[in-house]
Amino acid sequence: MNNHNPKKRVTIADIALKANVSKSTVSRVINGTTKVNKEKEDAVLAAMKEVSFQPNVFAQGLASGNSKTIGVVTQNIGSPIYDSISQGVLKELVKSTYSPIFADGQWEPDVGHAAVETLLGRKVDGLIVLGSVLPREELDRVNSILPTVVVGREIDGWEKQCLFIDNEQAGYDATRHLIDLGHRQIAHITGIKDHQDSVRRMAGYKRALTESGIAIDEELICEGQFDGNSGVMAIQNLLNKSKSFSAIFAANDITAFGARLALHRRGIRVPDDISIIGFDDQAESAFVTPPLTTVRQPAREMGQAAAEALVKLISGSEYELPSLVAKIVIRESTKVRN
Amino acid sequence: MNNHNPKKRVTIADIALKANVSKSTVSRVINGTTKVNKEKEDAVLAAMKEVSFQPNVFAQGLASGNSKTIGVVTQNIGSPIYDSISQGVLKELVKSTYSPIFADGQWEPDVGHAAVETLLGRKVDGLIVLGSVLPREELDRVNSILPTVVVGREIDGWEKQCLFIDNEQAGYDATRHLIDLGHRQIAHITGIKDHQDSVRRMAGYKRALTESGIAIDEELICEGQFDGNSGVMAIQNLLNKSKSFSAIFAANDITAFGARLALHRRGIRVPDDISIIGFDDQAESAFVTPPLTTVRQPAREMGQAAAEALVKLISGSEYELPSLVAKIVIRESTKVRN
DNA sequence: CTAACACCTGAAACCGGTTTCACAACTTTT
DNA sequence: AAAAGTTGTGAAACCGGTTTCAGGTGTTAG
Repeated sequence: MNNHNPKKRVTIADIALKANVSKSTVSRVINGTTKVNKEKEDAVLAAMKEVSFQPNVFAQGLASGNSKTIGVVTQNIGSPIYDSISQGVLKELVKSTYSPIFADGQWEPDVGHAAVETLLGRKVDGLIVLGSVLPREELDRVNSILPTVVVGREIDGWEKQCLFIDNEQAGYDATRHLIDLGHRQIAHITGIKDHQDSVRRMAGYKRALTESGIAIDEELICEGQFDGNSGVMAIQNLLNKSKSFSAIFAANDITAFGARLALHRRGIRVPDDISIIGFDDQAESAFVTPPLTTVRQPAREMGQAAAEALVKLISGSEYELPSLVAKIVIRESTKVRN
Repeated sequence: MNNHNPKKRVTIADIALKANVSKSTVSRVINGTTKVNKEKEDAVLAAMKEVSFQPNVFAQGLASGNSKTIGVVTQNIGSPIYDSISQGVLKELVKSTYSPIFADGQWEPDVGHAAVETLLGRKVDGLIVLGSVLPREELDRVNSILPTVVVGREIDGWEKQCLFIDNEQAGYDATRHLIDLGHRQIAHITGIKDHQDSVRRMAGYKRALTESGIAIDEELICEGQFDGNSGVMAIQNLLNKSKSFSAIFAANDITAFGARLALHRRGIRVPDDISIIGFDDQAESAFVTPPLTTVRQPAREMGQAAAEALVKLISGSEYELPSLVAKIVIRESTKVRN
């Protein structure tokens, strides 16, 4: 039953024959590298249409040296923001002649390194690195080999090839929102320790507090893991310390969900007793109870912009990375302190 | 600054020279296609190590006709279950020599067709199709060209190459759970109309009802879209009809979230007044309030199994698709009818 | 009217591997 | 000791495109 016979491909030579021209001319028509007589061009085009010719990518790659593929190094496929970024990349790439090929780095330097190697081995024409914990030197090395764009991570000297939102500012804005609502004792559940995003967001949190003359209380800062469980654990810790607080800034939405759940179990109401703000604005956030106030990262746009920039970078044309900002989406999990 | 110089590759000829053998022999060592004198083999190996030689995939692909890539046709990257399946595929594939390349079908036949064509153009060695609304004939055609495995969709005659859970049974189980809790008036918010999963789940719902001697009330069935909004809309409709019901079976989790939110807005408690069961068990479901009772699809396992099977299918070896079943995860959104 | 030039176009080389084929060097039969 | 069978190996063809290069045509300039 498994009789897979890859029907012998039509080659450029067949087309040439059909159109009464040489292989060279067919190639020229395909790539538009040189002007070709209109009639011949039409003949070639017609011949190609007729048999729905598709050039062999290997032959093309071998001969021309580029693959028309761009590699995407993801981190933990399945995390909401990175998924959205990937979607954006995909969406943009269908407009181009490039196809993406993915490799996951899992937030591990080793795995990430392997992912990059795989991609290099596949001779991608360019690389989009999402997040990643790869050492800077490795990125520099890769970038010296082929065009690279990094999304969601800030690297000195890579200004032209780095796309990220200002996490510090976003953390500031989130905290500020709570302060503006009258909260003074604001807890923070961080993301994964040492993670760039986490430290920036926390820095923003601290700046907002300081700026408003509120002393930073390290006891109100709980380390989380960007997952639901961290949220519930954090609340348990916080509550056990019997520290009082009226608002929480969680480093991402799912952590906020966990926190909200833990509060619920203790009979603490959100937002009446405690306000919560998350980060990411994932799809579910608008539908949980109460709908979560959060900070929206323009993830999809980031993916698109990165892809667009990379394509231009590869072709050598001018491009500009847009500066995207996160903005807070106010829903119902935060309210004026009573 | 963008000085990308793809350092001129070492080729098999260079290795041959270094090792004092012919290209043919080097190739043989690489692929192990023929026995080679131990000494020469070692020499070749040493030479390759020395310059960390990596064969050019294009040349390999062109000459051998296979690409060591497998294509994955996704639907709407970013939907929780399909993401999980993709993760499974990825996880399994890193163990093999194949790399995945993704193309999104967006649940549209046209887009799906284009996705498949792209993949075929890239000469993938095999195809994993997730869900998809591609007509059966197209799948048959593709399968006649190269090894294909379909995940999450049942196709007659494809038993050996189709991996899916029994959605009818799962729908039955979900509904049964509610019935066992004493509920008699059970509403159902469906998934996208005509979608295979949706109709199966609904069929299961109906069977459970019928089997328990409960008349099917079409008014209690609301069409949804597998998204959060459908959940809230459905509840509004249901409530406007002033039909009474004490439980809801939503076709997926995010729809359940929406429904729960809409109920919350009307002051209806979950699960005290109304029980809700979802479908998918996405990561967030355990952390919403109340944690959602749902049906868990072993998505990741499905992805892994599919990838494993495909690799074997490609190599022509024996394989077997495991039969995976969905099972219900009881949390706190359902309780005995009062 | 011829020299100079721009334009197209086909032949052939090339990209870097795999694979067929023939042959040399040993082994094993008879 | 000759015939037959194994093995291991290199030369060369091949995969299907792209690109260089040289030449043929048609134009414009001198």
